[in-house]
Amino acid sequence: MTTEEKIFNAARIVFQKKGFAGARMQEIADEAGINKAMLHYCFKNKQLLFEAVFMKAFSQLAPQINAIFNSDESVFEKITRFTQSYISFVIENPYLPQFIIQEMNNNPEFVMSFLNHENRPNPNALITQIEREIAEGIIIPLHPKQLVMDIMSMTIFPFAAQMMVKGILQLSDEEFKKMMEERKTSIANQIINSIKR
Amino acid sequence: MTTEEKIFNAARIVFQKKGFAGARMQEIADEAGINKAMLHYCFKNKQLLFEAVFMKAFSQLAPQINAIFNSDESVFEKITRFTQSYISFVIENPYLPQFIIQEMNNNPEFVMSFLNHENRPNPNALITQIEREIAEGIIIPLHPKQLVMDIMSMTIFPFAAQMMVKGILQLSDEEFKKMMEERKTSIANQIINSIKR
DNA sequence: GTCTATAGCCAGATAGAC
DNA sequence: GTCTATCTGGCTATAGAC
Repeated sequence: MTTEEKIFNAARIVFQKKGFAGARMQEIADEAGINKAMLHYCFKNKQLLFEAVFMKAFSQLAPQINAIFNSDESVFEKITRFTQSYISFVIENPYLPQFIIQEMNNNPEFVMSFLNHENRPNPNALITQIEREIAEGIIIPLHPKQLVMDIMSMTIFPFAAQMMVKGILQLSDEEFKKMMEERKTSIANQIINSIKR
Repeated sequence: MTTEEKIFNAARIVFQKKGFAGARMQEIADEAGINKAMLHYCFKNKQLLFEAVFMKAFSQLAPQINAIFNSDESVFEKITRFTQSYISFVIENPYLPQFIIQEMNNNPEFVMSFLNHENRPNPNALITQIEREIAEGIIIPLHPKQLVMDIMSMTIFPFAAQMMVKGILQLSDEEFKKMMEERKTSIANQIINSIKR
């Protein structure tokens, strides 16, 4: 592993845990097992290091999501595949959703730059398809964006609010993970069940 | 309004927008229209000011939630009332969910102190009731905690991930608010529909 | 490329006048 | 109680040796 990779991975861990404002360059250096000066040598400054981490996070997630959104499957199949593959991915990267959400809320300017990114998650094809399947009588009448919001909510929220959820529902790490495994299939079933004609 | 109240309200605004690490005492002072030294005079230091804001946020939310969770209504009625009143409250305080979630994730020690707080949201009575209604054949068989997680997800997520949701679904502030108004009733209908026998 | 040492700045906190 | 001025520490960033 190159020094640059060691720094990048350390930065990913620290930024995802503490956020941009809470992260310390020293902590990243310690995590990487190298000197603080190297961070600046490799990535110029904190902001650029952060942007590299943030954009990488996005470019890991967005293509998978878009591949599902833009495939030629039915809406029901897309819902099933999205929840399944999103949860599988995020179980391996449990800090990712909270990280992305937090930084988008704290730095609204960032939202704009990400909106223009070609790799942004784009549900437009799915939304059009939902309208079509409603017209065809496959799905009951509803607002397509509400449905997309429901799918995202059920899938992403437990990870985004992980600490709060564990606290309120009194879940151990193992119990939480077991519930998420179960949700890989249960969410899609429930949503499909409530929208199919 | 007393000086202390002016500071507290300013702190609420700045902390909720920037988080603990991102907030600046100077910005809070400016927002309150008073001098930075007064913050320390009134609240000793940043940490204590933050804790006051955080605990106040919780003690606004938790009692309402618990009142619903512990009432003698049916599960369906509780779901209806919870979603309705939670969304109504949060529309007036749109930064609150993200604030609470972010700080609980960034400061896991905080989670513990909040868990012991008498005012913490406690869904135990609701969970027992769900088990009973399953046994009585009112609700289809499911894991009660999954149902509670579904309710929280559908209700809280759009606010917690507000910027991301607006970005991905391309929603203006007005469109977002309109969708949330609609969700006051649609979420409960959908959930009840998918779990009733 | 990798380190040590340090510059320079900024934010939290305090001293002290009024 | 409210202000101005200032201290102190910590953090980003750089200079410079090797």
